[in-house]
Amino acid sequence: MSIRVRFAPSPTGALHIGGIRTALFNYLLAKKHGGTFILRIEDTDQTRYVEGAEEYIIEALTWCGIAPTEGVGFGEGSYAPYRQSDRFKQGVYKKYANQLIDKGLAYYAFDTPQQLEAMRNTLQAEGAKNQAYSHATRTREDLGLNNSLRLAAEEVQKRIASGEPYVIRLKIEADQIVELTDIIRGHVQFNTNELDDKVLLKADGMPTYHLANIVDDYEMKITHVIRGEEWLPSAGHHVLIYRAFGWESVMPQFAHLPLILKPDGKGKLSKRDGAKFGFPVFPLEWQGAKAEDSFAGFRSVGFDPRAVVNFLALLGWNAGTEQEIFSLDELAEHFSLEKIHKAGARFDYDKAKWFNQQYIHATSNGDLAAQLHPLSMAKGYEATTEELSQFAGLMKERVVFLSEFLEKGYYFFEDVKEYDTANVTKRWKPENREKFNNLLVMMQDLDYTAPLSMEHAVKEWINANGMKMGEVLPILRIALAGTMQGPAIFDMAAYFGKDKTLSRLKKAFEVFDKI
RNA sequence: GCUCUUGUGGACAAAUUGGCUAAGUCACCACACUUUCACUGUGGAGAUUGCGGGUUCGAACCCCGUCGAGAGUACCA
Repeated sequence: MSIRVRFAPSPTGALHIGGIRTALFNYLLAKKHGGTFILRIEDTDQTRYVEGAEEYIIEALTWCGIAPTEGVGFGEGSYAPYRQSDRFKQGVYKKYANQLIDKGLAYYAFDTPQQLEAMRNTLQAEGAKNQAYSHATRTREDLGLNNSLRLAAEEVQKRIASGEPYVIRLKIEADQIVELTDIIRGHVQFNTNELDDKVLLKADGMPTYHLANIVDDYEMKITHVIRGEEWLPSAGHHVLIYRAFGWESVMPQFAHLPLILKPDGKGKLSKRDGAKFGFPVFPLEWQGAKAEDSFAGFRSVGFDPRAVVNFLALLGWNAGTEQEIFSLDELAEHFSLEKIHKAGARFDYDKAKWFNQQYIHATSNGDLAAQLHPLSMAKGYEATTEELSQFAGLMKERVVFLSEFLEKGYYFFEDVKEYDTANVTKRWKPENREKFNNLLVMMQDLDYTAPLSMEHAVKEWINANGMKMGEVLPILRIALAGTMQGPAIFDMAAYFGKDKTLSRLKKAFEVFDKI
């Protein structure tokens, strides 16, 4: 049987990085087995719908290179539509909910929020273990709940006919053990006495997650449900719903992923943690209605999507080998749900940066130049592709993000803005000024296409003139770049060429005189 | 509170499922290379596998207890 998986986010805002990881694991399983990966949009809560969220999800998956094979935004396959609000319009959920009513496995409930509140208060006052709408409470006379289990059939029909709002709840029997085998966690079980009668169809006619999810997974012939650990407590309900429909034999296999935790390990990573800890928790930047709802993304910070994917893949999973760097193809090849870890994985931003650095190192100078080009244009630099390529080669081992190339290496494209005066004062001695003048003269005759021979020549000159390396080399470095950090001196000189190198040195020496 | 889940160096984690001295990566420290920074390489420090019992010739792994952490507890997903 061909594997069919889905990623089913809710369009309530920017999709956070944990969602991307869930999507990635779905993608990897499908890719490994040549299966189908579906994007389904779960927009059954109209009050939480956020404009642009759906587009964001589509763009984020695309940017990460883990585009679904079918689904909203990715072509309609044979199970369209893939948006639950569209499926709702076709009446699918109501049809199935009614099936359960007919079988006597679900029932109508007319209780208002106020009545539910009153029920909870009563139960709490009694010291009940939980305050759920359940087998223990649904027909209790003193609670007076208005559902079709307690009310006469006629009364129920009358209420429905009069247009009174109602929900449909799953009728869960007492004293049963619901078992399921989770691929990651193994055997998990629940006692139905602890489970509440979940609402299946809301008063507005829309399904809840529980109903919609199962109906759609069934209709779309989903074979594996890979989702976050937060769903584990309701997995028992889900098994019961499959059973109620008579679909247990075709029920998908479950794999509940470990949570992604905050860097301090206290709680799951949330969207506010980005601002709190100073790193992105979203794939893409997001402009919310308010400033506090706007976030930076891995993309806007300068991450390579391949690094993000690689980092995410290793949050809760590893191949069991020493390999750390994986292409998407390699991930798919090695991936298996069984190797996913059970405990929550902490979000380690340093590790994320390390991955990005690795990917920058591994990217060719030409490719880096192409990526640098628009950034360089934006800064008003008129660098050629050839220059950018050479520049990338000199800087790539010194940066973590693409954006750092032009920040740390600005002096390749404009004049030095600031000299490291502390180091200049330490090494720039007036009595050596004459010798530096001579050095400038000597450097007129160097071959600026051959950094190695330049280096030899200058070092020879240093020896011949009774100077120390430490008196000269750092001075040249600061004169050319303004800072002690950066590429090899003669590589920079070769990049600049004779005229620019000499004029920079000359100008810098004059500045040094005044420091 | 109740239900479910989880616990291996600072972080991520491996351990052929009960079998040598508990891998490796990130971070940290030192050295080498660069008379810069970084990269790279070499080395180092850091763990009585949450804790306490038990079973066993032998336990990270099985059993009991205990503590911590997280998630869920909505007509949200």
